[in-house]
Amino acid sequence: MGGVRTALYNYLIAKKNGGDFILRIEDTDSHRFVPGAEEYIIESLRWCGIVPDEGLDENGRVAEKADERNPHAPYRQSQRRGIYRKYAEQLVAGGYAYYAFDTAEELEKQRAAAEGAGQTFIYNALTRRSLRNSLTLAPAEVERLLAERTDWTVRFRMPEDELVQMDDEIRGHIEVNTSTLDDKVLWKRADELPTYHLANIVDDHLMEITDVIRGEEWLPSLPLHFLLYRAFGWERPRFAHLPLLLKPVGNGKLSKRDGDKMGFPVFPLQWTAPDGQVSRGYREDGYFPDAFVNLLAMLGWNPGTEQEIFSMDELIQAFSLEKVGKAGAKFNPEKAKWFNREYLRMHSDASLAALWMPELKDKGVETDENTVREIVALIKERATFVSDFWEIAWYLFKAPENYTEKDAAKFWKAENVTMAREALASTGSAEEMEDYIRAREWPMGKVMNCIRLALTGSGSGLGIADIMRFIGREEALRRFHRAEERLII
RNA sequence: GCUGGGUUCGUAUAACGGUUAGUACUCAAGAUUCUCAAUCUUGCAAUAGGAGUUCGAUUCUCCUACCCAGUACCA
Repeated sequence: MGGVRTALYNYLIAKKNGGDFILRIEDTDSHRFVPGAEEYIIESLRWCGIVPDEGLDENGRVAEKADERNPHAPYRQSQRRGIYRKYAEQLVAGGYAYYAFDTAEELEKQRAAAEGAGQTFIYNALTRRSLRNSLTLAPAEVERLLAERTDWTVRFRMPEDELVQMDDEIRGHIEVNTSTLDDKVLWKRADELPTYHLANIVDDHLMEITDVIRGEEWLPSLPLHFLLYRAFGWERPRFAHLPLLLKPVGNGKLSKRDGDKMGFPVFPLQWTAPDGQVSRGYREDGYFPDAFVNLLAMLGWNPGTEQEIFSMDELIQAFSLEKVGKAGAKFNPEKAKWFNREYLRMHSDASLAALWMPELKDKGVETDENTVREIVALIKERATFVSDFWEIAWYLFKAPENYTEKDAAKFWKAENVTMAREALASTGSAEEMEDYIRAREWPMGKVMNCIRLALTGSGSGLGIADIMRFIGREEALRRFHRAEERLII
């Protein structure tokens, strides 16, 4: 959800300003490759109606070859690996970065030692002096290690004591002293791949990105990114850091487990993890994509008016980063359902009937689309999802097999049954029946509920007139006799 | 721990120095009805705490508390 919301806000800003929304796959961590994840992202965006202007080829796959539509291809960073090394070396040459020869084990040892002393090891201006890198080693030694070893990295040379002044579109002015920051790894010789920080800045520059809108978890690396742009001498984009999506109860970021635990999806589409774990999706749960987009848009943003229902076009019109909040937004599953209810009501009876038909066919119901449409008109206000329809209206298609005990005890009483039997038998329609009951000053509620029990098996549901219109007088009589046979007074 | 960010009804949020602090979801009550749902009406419910600036602070400043994020050769 969080990822889709970030994509949505990016998309809205791009469209509002007449810009392009670009899809780029940041897969520079070869150890974390997840099969199917890329396809999942593309399918999710498509379901939401978020269409990338750039990044996908004519088959809807991540573009690998440049053409008019995709001038910056390839869009997968793992396929762009060739271009990053020279930028890393450009930084080294300019004195903004250096080669580091520390092994993972050595660094681990340093961290453990620091932790033992109750401190945190930071690779920075202070500690780098006593570590093995191109700043401390003789040039000849550096050349030798560069040539002989394949496990070195390029690290950013964080300035020692400088106040970085930053601006965020949502948070305003932010200042951080570089002495609290560390020398981040930018490029790894081992897999000849950059880390996120380098790849992101290089690609944003190459792809002419003007606006970076991402989650708040990136705020701590903003100073690094500012410094990186400065080191390259590039104009930097605008930055906006979105508040996090929080779990409905308790504290912390919304996670997969919350959804499973509390009965709501956290994924746009159903997702099967590599270990076989299945996470439910909004699509599979019966949410309309525009309802999902709408509820996501309202999580952290507001239009400044009292309007809550927005189409994608309306969102594009109304959206602005100024109205994005700063605090994390707790997700409220109840409100999510309310959005879907609103969208369900906005759908035409015909389109809802079409969505329901497959389930009816599955259930072996023989009916025509016209009838289904009329039924939908009757029940849509009572439903949140199309999947609620059957539960609400099944008795229009088949007779009840059993009767709710509590309701039977309440309504199936001798005097009621006698009146109901007579009213039903002596009249031709529900309207006539009502007149009949009224004329005799019989208790309308008791008689009607008695009939309802026979027709639906319970004491709640649609109006008797509506039910009888669909099942017909004959079927109503049949069900009533059946109830008389089966129910003890 | 350190660094950064955040804090208005239970939840999402409005009020960009002056309001009886508004709206929506949820919840409760009433109306309506043949029941239930829907609908309509009403109600419950908040500026984290403390200083300061000001004629006046939800709004500006500082302190405290609490929450979140980051602190990887992950993104």
